[in-house]
Amino acid sequence: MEPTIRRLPDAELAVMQAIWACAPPVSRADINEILQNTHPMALTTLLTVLTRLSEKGFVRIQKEGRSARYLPLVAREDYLAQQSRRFLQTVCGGSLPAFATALCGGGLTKEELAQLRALLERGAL
Amino acid sequence: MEPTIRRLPDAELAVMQAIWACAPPVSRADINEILQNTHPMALTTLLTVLTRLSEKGFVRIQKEGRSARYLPLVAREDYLAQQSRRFLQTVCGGSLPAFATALCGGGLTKEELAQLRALLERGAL
DNA sequence: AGCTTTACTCTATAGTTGTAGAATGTAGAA
DNA sequence: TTCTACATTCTACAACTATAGAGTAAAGCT
Repeated sequence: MEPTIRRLPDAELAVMQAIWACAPPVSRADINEILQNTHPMALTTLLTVLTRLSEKGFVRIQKEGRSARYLPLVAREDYLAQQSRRFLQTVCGGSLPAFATALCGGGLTKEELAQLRALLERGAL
Repeated sequence: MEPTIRRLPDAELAVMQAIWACAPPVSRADINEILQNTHPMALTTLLTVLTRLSEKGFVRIQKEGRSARYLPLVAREDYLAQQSRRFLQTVCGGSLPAFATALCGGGLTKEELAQLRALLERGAL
């Protein structure tokens, strides 16, 4: 049983998303660029968040002279799987029908629903 | 466009779940009973959380002499729908495939997946 | 060598969250 | 009416989160 992956606060999650979106190891500049579109923050703020992510074991900071590279220690898929489970448990109270209702009843558009159904069909094979 | 429903912190969500699980208006005793199984807390803590939920517009506190009754102002379905959307956006980065992969690849068991597919089929009709 | 730029670390602060003891108010018992 | 339970509000505080300015170290230019 793998240790539970803790839920990240919004700012840290945004940074992780940026890291996951690149091929590792990622430079601070790359991260910052992506964040412009999702969660802009001052450079020092970004560095602070990266330090916290490192303390939490989510990224490894690889010093390279002047600058540094960052590489994810937690895989995106693993985090997503954990958080999906968590969402089902805590938000939907563990009820799949509630989860489905949430998705159908406003959570997703008709198109998205159809797409999701197709993806699930395929994935379940 | 309805105003976005903010994501509740864990303790507050646990209390809301308890409230949603009962027929309104709910007594503090009812809430506390349910919480025993999910998120036990001292009575004063519960009251504090209820006050915060009231301030956030999630519940209305109905004074009734000595005690009080609590009624949800946000429907469970609405909250779930909002948070599903939010989950897709922030955690899955808006990617349905990522969402589906998360569900298939560890988020849910095979049985749960089959059940979810069935529910989605039905709901989408 | 001194200056400038760049990249990171330290320090700081305000707001949020989890938790609960102290204080207060009130209804019913004696 | 005084006491006793019980319900709620006040106050408190530590941990966590979001944010970023001030300081520091090193690379490279002149």
